[in-house]
Amino acid sequence: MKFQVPRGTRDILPPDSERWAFIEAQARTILGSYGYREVRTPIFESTDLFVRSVGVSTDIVRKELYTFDDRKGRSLTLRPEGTAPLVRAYLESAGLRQENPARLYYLGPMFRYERPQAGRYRQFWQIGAELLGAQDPAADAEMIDLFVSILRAVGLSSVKVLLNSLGDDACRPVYRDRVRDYFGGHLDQLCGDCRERWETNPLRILDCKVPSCQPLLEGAPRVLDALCDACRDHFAAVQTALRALGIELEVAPRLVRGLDYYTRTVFEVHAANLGAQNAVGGGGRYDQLVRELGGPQTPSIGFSIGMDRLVMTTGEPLPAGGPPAPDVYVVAREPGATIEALAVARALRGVDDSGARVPLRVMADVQARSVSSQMKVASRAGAKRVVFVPPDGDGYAVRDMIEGKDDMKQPDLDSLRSWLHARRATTAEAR
RNA sequence: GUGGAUGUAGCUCAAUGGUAGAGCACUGGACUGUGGCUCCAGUGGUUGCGGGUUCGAGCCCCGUCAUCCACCCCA
Repeated sequence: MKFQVPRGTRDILPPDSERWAFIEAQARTILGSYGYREVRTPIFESTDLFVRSVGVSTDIVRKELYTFDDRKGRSLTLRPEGTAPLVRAYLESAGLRQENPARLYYLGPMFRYERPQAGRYRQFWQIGAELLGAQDPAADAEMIDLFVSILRAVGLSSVKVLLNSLGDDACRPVYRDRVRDYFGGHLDQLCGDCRERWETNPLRILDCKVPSCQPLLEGAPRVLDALCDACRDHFAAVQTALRALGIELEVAPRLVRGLDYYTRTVFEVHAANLGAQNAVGGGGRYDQLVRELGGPQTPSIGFSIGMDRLVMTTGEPLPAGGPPAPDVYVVAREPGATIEALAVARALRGVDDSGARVPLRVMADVQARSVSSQMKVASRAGAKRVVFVPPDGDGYAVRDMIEGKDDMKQPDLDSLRSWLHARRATTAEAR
């Protein structure tokens, strides 16, 4: 094989592509039902945007960016996440900023240079929503509720919602210093990664999974104990709201996320069948990000769901995927009738019709095969009926492929099409 | 970025270092004017790629690419 997809990327082929389309459609429907509207941003942005928002000390910025210079020497980066671009678009658009709050979503590929694995790709898809300009705990609740609703809409109900608070400008720096002080006395007991984290981002030490670090973590100061009154109240209110909405959650005091811009509420949703990974998505509040990117103080919250993982974890509950079964397969009864069969198929679809009705799904042979072969193809494609062309003296012969018997002949194309539409409606064959 | 496993037909898998096969799928045909069952036949592979050892390599050795698993991290 001379060419192959680049490492960590893949083609999404039928029938998987049909499952993807189904999940996308479900997600869009739910997002729309909550009043969220789509924003499509470029797939690359100025490198600075990500460095400034995601954070210099994060893995994403330090080793996972796809960065390149364009012909004028501008440093550009394939987006590793969707929040920063969306906030950038929000700040550029006076129209969007008039929404108060703004409910927006995005859906598309993201890029991170990582070692591929099941559920982890270099190009992966995210569905994300952002609620900009709302500070109330109700906003946090709506976000998480929306997240869970999307999962339910695609048949995923057994998930675990992990919730934590990281504090705000008032209490996080204090807590951060306490953590640094705590570990500072025991640097020799930490793993190499954690010693580096101690320099750059001490909070990440709390999330370390190396066994040798665990004993030390036990005694570390807890974020939730260090929250200021405002953050403590906010966190409590979010939990109360979620319980009122009937959403089960689990407080995870050591949940820290991979992006630096989060404040207060952070959450992650875990599910099964994801290989070594376990998160289908996550998100959090970012009350300072908009201002840090040059906008007004705009408390906001958002999440992103990994499409790839959503598809992996949902498995069978979805429609198996596959080409939609044709309502009709037009069979050319004689070798010379192939083109006529195409014309009949076209007429039955109603291409030149007023367009008021949902078109019939009609296929016809394009290889001048034998009647027997065409019937086999029609049968395998799941066609509900076969129409034979050309018509004989009595009209168009029709065979019901499901019942296994011939229907009544139809005198001409117009009555044939009407008859087929009527059959579809009354027998609820339409999907 | 670190460590380990794997790579043969569209799919699932065979082949003591000695001519690359099976089942399913696919294509055509026979039999019901007109499918499903059955039967017959056929297409399909430089064994991921590139070197090396050997009279001879799918098999042994080296490299490389890719996937999978664990770590890391997250989506």
